[in-house]
Amino acid sequence: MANRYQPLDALAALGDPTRRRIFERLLTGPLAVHELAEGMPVTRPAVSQHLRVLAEAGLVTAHAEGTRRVYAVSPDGIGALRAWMDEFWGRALDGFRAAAEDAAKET
Amino acid sequence: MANRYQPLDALAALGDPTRRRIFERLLTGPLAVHELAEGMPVTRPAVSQHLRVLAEAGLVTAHAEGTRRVYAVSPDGIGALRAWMDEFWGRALDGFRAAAEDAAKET
DNA sequence: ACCTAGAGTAAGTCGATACTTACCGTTAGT
DNA sequence: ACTAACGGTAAGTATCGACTTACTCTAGGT
Repeated sequence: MANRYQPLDALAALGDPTRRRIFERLLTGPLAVHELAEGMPVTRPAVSQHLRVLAEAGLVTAHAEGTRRVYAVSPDGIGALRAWMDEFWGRALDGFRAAAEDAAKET
Repeated sequence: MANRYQPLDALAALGDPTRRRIFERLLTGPLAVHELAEGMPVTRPAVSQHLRVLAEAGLVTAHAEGTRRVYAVSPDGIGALRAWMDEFWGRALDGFRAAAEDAAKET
């Protein structure tokens, strides 16, 4: 039951602003938990909990480094999310086209 | 204060599974509210409320048609979301590269 | 050995939000 | 005009989830 994440989880995970902020900070490079918590408006345990969600969504990975746990972005999660998105985008255009034709019919 | 939506709103909006399901059904073409509510596990007012959120996020548009309100997907929302995503994707790759170099340094 | 730092987990709280039912306005058909 | 269909809104509830403090565990330094 390790990497059982879908793009949906990533979507929900990035829906939260705090989580998005954490993730964005990780985009600049790997960081330990207490480093991440530094500039945040929330406490370190809160950050830990968010990181857990992000990890379950496949958006970040962690590895131990002494007593520190260093988190880094994982391309897997957003990769899947982006792929899903592209397909979505295509279907959205189709849907929009259908809507346009539907509207044209009304004239 | 009409179209003041950012990709962030769209992310949060699509985070909810019910809302995602509504949106996905709209991808097949425009639908009236009661038609949307048909196959849903929730009541029509709930669908209405979700549609409001989706509209505020710029993901759908509505137009009156008699007493019915027909909703359709709007490319604006996901367009912006997709653009944001692509930029994110690029930065994620950079971040991942930074993480990899960081890991290489540890050897 | 001991203490400190780093971080995950438990338990509890509080606000947001996804739902419900009830109601009201509007449009169309007869 | 009357009625029915459609759908948004109000008000209330209840669940979820973001956050806190307190704790426990592990790894390193001295």
